[in-house]
Amino acid sequence: MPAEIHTPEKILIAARKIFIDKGLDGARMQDIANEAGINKAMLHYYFRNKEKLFETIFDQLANEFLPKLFSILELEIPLFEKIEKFCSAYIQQEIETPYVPMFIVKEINRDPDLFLKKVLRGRNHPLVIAMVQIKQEMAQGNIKPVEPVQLLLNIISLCIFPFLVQPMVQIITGIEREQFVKLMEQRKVLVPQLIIQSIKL
Amino acid sequence: MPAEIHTPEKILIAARKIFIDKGLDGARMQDIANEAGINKAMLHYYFRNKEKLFETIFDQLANEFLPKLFSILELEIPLFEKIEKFCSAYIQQEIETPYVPMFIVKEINRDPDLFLKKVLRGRNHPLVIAMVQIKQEMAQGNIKPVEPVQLLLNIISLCIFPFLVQPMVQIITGIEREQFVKLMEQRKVLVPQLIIQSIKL
DNA sequence: ATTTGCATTAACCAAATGGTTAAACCAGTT
DNA sequence: AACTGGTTTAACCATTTGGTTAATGCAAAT
Repeated sequence: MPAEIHTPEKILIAARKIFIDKGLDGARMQDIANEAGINKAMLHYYFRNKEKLFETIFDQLANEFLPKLFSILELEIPLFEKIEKFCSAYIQQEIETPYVPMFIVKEINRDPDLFLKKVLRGRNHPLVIAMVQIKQEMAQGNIKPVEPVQLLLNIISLCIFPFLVQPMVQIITGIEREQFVKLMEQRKVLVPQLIIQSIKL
Repeated sequence: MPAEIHTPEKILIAARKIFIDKGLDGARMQDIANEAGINKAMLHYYFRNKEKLFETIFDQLANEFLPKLFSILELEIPLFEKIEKFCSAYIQQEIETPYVPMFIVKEINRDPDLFLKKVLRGRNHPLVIAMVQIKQEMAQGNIKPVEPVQLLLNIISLCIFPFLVQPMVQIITGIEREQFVKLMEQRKVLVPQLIIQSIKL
């Protein structure tokens, strides 16, 4: 009667953890089965093979992580406000699922074209839309002249990178996860400030 | 008589390529042997086993990449000048060996403690030294009050991250490696500007 | 020419690993 | 009670993979 967790769901949960932890190559089907507390054959029964299972996890992660952010980029709001919203949402998202950025960056490097195809599904890339908006604002003289690519690279770098080196940051500064999160919360404000200051007239 | 490439060197060159390309788990000893054009047994003859070979490559990469940057952090020069030198050298380094940052970030996440031990070899971490300098400049009222960790995170994020997503950047913007390098050259100036502007009074 | 000792190779081995299968389990149906 | 269908398991299989070994090559020393 209570929300029982059925086998396919158990598998997904376990697979997500193991794949994120060890990557596609490092993950063992047996590890996933153990983590899920089921027989290894079940993995193949429900997901055919390792590749398919990985693909399923990838789709899941990409689709729970990226759409919210993309939708912000597509909003029709002033640039500065958009930057604030985007950074804040991005960082919040990473706080909630801190392992996803590393997973995504690894995937980008494993097969960039495939990654884009999976993530975009034919749509125009939201980043391209953002670049257009930046150019417009520049043409209207609302912001300093900058290379749009550079601006976007700056924003995204400042949002993502700290999470990619989180373990290192914690060791060097001697802080715990909890305090690391506080640092990142601060960045929700710091990063937009830094960026906006660099382009406002 | 000419600079012949002997077997151990051939192995190192091949192993570096394969490990960087596929990671520790994805790399096959046979791949490395093929790439080097030698018998697989040679790998074990000279480097004992996969782990040791990987470790050797790791040490090589870390030691040709990091020392220069660390030495800049330890220079006794004004903060702004240090930031300029550091970013410029960092980005230049990455232009020359674009695969290394990804390799290092992966390693950081594989085993953060081991990574630090290997890289620091007992010394004080240069980043800690930099943090002290930032605090001093702040106390002397030379720069705006900022969290030193945040400042360092900003600098490093802006220098490294674009290289981690290079394939993606190239696809989205439709540029070639050559033009990507030009973008990064620009950043040698852009990044210090952005950072310094954010802390100068 | 023979010996010596490192370098190299082909063949081999054991363990790990992704994947399969045949049988058992178990709820609901007839 | 027997049947039916999806589910689960233990045992098994073929291949891959890291690693070993015994034999061979080969250059320098004797």
